[in-house]
Amino acid sequence: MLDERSRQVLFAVIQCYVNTPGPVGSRVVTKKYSFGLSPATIRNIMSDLEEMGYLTQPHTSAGRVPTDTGYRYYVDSINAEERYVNGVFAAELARKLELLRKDINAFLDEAARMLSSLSHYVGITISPNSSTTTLSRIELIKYRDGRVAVVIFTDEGLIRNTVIQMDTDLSQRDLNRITSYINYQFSGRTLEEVRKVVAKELVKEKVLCDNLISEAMRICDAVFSSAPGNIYISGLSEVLALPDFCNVDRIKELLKTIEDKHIIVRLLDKIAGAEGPQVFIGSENSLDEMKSFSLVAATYREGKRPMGAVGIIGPTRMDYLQAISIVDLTAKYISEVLSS
Amino acid sequence: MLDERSRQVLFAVIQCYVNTPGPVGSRVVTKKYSFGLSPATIRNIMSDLEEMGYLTQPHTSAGRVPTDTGYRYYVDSINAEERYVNGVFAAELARKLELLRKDINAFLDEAARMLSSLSHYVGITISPNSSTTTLSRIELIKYRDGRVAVVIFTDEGLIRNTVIQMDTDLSQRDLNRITSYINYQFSGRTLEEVRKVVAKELVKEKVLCDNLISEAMRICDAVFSSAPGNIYISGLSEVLALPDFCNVDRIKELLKTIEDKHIIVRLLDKIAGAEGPQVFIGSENSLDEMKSFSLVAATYREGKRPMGAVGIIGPTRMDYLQAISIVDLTAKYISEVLSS
DNA sequence: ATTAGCACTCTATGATGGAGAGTGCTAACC
DNA sequence: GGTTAGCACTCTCCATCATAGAGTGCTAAT
Repeated sequence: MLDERSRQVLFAVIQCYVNTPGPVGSRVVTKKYSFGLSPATIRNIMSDLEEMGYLTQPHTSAGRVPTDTGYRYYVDSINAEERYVNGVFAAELARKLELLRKDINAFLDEAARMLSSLSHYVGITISPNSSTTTLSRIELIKYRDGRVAVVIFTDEGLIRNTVIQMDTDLSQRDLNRITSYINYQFSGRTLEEVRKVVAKELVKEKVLCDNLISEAMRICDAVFSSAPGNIYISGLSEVLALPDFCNVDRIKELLKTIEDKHIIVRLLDKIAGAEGPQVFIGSENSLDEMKSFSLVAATYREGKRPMGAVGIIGPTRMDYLQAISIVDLTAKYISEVLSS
Repeated sequence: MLDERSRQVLFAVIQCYVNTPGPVGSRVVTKKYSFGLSPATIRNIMSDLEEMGYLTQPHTSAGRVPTDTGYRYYVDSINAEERYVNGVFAAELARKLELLRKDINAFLDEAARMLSSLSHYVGITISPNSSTTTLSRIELIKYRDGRVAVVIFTDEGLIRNTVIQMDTDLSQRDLNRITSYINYQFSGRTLEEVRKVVAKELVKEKVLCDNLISEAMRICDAVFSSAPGNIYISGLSEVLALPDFCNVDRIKELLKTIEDKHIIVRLLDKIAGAEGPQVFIGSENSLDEMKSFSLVAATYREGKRPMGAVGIIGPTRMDYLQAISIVDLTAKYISEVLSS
């Protein structure tokens, strides 16, 4: 439906626009790309592209700007083609992530920072959540004032600690027995499963005969009900350097969006399990807050199981090629580290 | 050195300016505050105040704006007087903090959020650091691939976990013995002390004869050398709503400052131990990045010992009275919760 | 010492008028 | 028939200019 020449012109306009913001004129296209055509011809083609919805004019007698649809066409095309990967990026990625094999939390924090510093957009990573992490072991440690510290180890290397307040004052010996019981019962199951089972048990046996099991269930209930799935965001000052954020309102818009971390989590949850990097361009985003931004994200896995996600948020005028490469690579590296 | 009337005029100008940005004229002062004086007289007084350095004119024939010195005078005065505390603030503070007695990390996170939502500036809290927290107990738990999970409990209710990579593969039994040893040696001492002692030991006995102690020292070295002292920042979108941040450069400036958390930590470390809320107005700040902002901060304590700090960052055009109240109250509440 | 009056200064605002960039159309060209 | 040169037209951007408005500083009167 789009002949080769029109495609080329569309891509040229997009590339021009991504490099330097501001409407792209026909003359510029002929100068930067040697189509062997005059500006007039390019104008005709661009006019056609506008009619088809790939380009738009901010006002009559201005150059053209890509629409979300235009970007989408572009992204779909480059998805099919071989992907451009800058060697320096890859090396830096590998180097930084290597340093952090031992601590997944610091790891994800650093990964977010890196995503943003490489892409110059906002970098985001979310840690594995309850439905994807499996319990390796739990430890209960008596603390003062009837409080108990609970440390959860997952098979993926995540450690989470919580302090809970007990009604009854348990001895460390009791706690040890409860620990054994919980580990025996739930080790190897996802946190989400544990939560569900516990909820069911609590309802079923309103008055639990065995006091120990009853306490165990209560502890699990308190600990596994919250699923905080950490999120790391970095690079705000990075995007502010972009000309796209020269007016204050857009900054506010972005800040509001990413300050409410739930929005981002919901966004990334949607792509959980999808194969390869996912791109959401402007209006394609289901969330209103994101309709003027683009999101490039990918899930990382341990083996086959999707664990969490990494992504980049930026203006729709984004270097998608680079963004996709960076996100894809990062996700793959994290998967590799997790699976090793 | 400043007669009562001049003082009143200065305060009037400051209050006008804080309420509505933009230079304050003599007419406005006479209208809003009934001094029983004509604009001309006020003008003379304001002229004097300018000469003394408390006010300044953006340009000839504009109204006056307070200088940092002016704010300083104002703040010092209200410090002496009885402090204005809004009852609603106090109640909300108490209510929110009450909910969080059990988990100090979530507590501080929430406190930062609250500081910002009450003050409409950026809220900041930092958790106790190595020099102020004392080790209650350490737990070592064997993990996969020769890694060991270290959980540190402090007397203040902080829990910190780290994973470290061991050269030699130790059994859980070995780890238990190391645990006992460390707890016996270091329980009750500040993390900073532990770090120092360990460093000394490691140098002194280059070849440690006792393998267990040697391992213990190595673990301690790895764990206590880093002092991450968490920092919680909240309310960026809050300050963007202020007219002070209508131009993009100021936003960038602020963002750069608070994105580099080390800056903030250094800033708050300086006030550690000071009695009551501390105010740093614009150029008074020792750090260049902060010279166009103001910081109001206070330390919170456990008993007598200073533990961490809470604060507010905003434009120099700040409602100092309110900011001081909020910060002071928050610090006091946290101290109370910690000490109970 | 205070105040009314007035000239002066500076900013903010809105109108005006090119300059520049780019389009769309038409007619000529290969 | 696709391509191109030429040209009129449109729209933005920018600088210039004039004016209104706010506020001061000074002087002379109270």
